[in-house]
Amino acid sequence: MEPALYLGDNTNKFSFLEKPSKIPNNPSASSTSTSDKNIGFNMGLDVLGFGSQRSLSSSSSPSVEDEKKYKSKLTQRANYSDGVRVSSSVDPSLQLQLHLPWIPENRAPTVAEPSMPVSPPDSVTSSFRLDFGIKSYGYEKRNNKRDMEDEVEKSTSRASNEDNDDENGAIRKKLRLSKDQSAFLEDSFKEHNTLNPKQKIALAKQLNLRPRQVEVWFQNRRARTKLKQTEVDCEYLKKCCESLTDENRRLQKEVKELRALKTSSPFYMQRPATTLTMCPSCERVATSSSQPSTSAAHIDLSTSSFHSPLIPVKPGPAKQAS
DNA sequence: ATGGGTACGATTATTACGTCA
DNA sequence: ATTGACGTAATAATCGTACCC
Repeated sequence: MEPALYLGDNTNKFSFLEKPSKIPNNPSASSTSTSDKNIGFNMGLDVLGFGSQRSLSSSSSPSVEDEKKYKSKLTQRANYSDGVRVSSSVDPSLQLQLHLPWIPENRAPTVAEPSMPVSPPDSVTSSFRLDFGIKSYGYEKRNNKRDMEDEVEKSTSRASNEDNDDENGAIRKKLRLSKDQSAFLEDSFKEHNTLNPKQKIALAKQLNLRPRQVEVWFQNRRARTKLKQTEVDCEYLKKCCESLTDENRRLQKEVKELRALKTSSPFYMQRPATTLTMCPSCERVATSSSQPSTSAAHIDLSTSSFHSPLIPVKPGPAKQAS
């Protein structure tokens, strides 16, 4: 698909895009395209997930070797985390000019993970006594390997728990983490949003939970973060789209005016068919035709030249064939 | 090739809370 | 003011799958 376009004013048109952000770039891509047929606006976007922080931040970790191993694993996996980024077909200069959020330095505001609500309101009612309700989380199916493993591991955390005799057959109720537990997990999550096995076990011991529960909590926490970030990204792209739409309208109007000028001016009448082009960097409209003398000449006769490949601007309403 | 470990997405089930009659 | 039904949001947990070692 040919990138149809326009584009605009690099003078703070997208002031909202200037918020600092820290979403890491993500190389993998799936393609989603947003277009507005009414106005001939066509924006190619690749929507990926928010690109997990996969913060490899060091932690008060076990052995250096373990940590290394784990980090390498995370790095290897990092290629399929999500994020939003521009399609590779989009000219880099455009990306730069537009302050597109998926460019690392121009990224949309990242969900402030650490500042997210520390504990769910629900947790108010729970307390550490629930730690010992471990036997009861309301899911009957639990015969997978992980739970088997946990059965072994949790014996430690249950050591102090007297009411686990009736475990078999008892319907498990869903655990609600206490405020303190949630807060602790949140703190931990701020430091590193993934856990290596030793960290997991240590955390579980500290909180008197099973390692599996800690693991699940982290998984869910990452999912929540991602969801939040996706919402933020969506909102951001919506604004971006609106802004580009406005810009496109403005440019279409400009093109219309120029065409009117062209038809009314004898000077233009004598020229061969001309294609209007726009410099994506300086955003000036230029005419280009088979005659070298007129190509790459800015309408305003300024001396600057185009900085990057020109993107043709179709006269009239853009009917972009994809 | 295979198994173990982990992450993720999608989904389910439970809990807490708000609203309303 | 109280209460029970109902809807909803949050979230703990499960399942299936993909990936790496």
